[in-house]
Amino acid sequence: MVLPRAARTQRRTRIQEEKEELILEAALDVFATHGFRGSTIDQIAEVAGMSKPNLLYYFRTKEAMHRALIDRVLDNWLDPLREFDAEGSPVTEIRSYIRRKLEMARDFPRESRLFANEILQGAPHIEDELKGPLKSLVDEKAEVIRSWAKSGKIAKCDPYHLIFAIWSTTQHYADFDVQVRGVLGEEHSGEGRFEDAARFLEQLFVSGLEIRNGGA
Amino acid sequence: MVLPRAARTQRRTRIQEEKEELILEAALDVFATHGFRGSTIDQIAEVAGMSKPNLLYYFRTKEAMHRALIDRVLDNWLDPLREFDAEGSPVTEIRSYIRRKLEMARDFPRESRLFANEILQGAPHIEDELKGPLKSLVDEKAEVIRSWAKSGKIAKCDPYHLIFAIWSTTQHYADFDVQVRGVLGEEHSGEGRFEDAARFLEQLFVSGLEIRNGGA
DNA sequence: GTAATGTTTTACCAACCGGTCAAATTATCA
DNA sequence: TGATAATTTGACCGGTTGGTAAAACATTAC
Repeated sequence: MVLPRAARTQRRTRIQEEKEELILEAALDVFATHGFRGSTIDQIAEVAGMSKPNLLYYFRTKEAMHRALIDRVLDNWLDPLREFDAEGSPVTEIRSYIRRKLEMARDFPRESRLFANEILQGAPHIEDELKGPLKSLVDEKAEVIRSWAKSGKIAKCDPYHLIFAIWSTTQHYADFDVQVRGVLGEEHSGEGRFEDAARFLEQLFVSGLEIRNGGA
Repeated sequence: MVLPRAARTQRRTRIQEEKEELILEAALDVFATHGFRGSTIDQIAEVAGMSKPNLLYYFRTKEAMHRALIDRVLDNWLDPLREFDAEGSPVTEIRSYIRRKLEMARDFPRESRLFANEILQGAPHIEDELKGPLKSLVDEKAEVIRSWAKSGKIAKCDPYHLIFAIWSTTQHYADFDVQVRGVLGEEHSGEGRFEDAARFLEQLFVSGLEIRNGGA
């Protein structure tokens, strides 16, 4: 049989599992650094250590590879926000959300860059996800934050822009890594920068959202 | 004479000025949305409304166009940070730095995306600028912030990460515009979102950097 | 006006791109 | 083992890419 993968309905082989894994790993490397249009199948094939037709045996088109990658990564990417707990203490929740996002920036920078590239270039492949599942999740969590503000647990603030601020500050360390290292210089480009960032951001957001006595 | 522009040492004609302007404008459009590798000369030529060879008469290669664009935009991009004044009041300076950066995100989103694409993809064309002029400027301003913290005018914090936080939160509204609009929904995607963002970010940074009475 | 220079276009090229095909090779399992 | 299905490969295709050559056309300087 030479039916392409998408047409096969039955169980997947061991080889299929392994090779698809291998390909997506290589594709993540390439798509994350060059964006969809800037990436070539040959390049992914080379990174994956297989021939181009072989790669196309598992994913029929470049778009199919990208799609599969997005689908697999998006869920994990949103996990930290899902864990955001309405019942917890606001300060603790925000603090640990920041921490989790920073850990992801440190441990999965390619995944972050994959989305950054995609969104930067107008999100042509994930617009539906943005306006659907992502928006819903954010709406839900924004409501939680709003209720915290209303009941006087944190300062009044726009919950959406708070979430944007946490996203941008944390993902900055993955997406703009080259710039961060360039500015900090060789001597401060060890993993310690993530600790420094965590300290700074926790201070900024926690005391920035505290209710002040004489505040307006 | 058919000598390419780079070899011409003398005065530039009116046509040259106009056409180079036109080309760079089109190139900004294209490079900002697709990144260097994802952009094609044909595409830029089409946006500029001229033929490809005509375009290549003014800029001999795709890289030359990109280079010229980066050089022209980088300076303006750093202006807000340069205006950051050591003699001013910390709160005022930080507040107006945020405001200026947000205005640039609103008024010059393509310029922001041009750099975002470049840095995301490893800054292959501007690494020198990052480690040279940019680093120097940031070092200088970081020293100012450090002195403010030392003399008790603002809370103690890592000045580099403060600058990163201001960059990321403000540029987010240019670079991730599609996501911001997707999440906010049609009804909140007017220009008002920049006002909301300004209000939120000023509150966050100003009260986040205030000296607290009972603070650690 | 006309000669020199500056600008634009048409036609083109070699390399690369995403993708196909058929044949060769390897794994699976009765 | 051998038949059958799964995997891999080399050769190839039409379209696109960055870039060139040379001639046609426009502008300027005298």
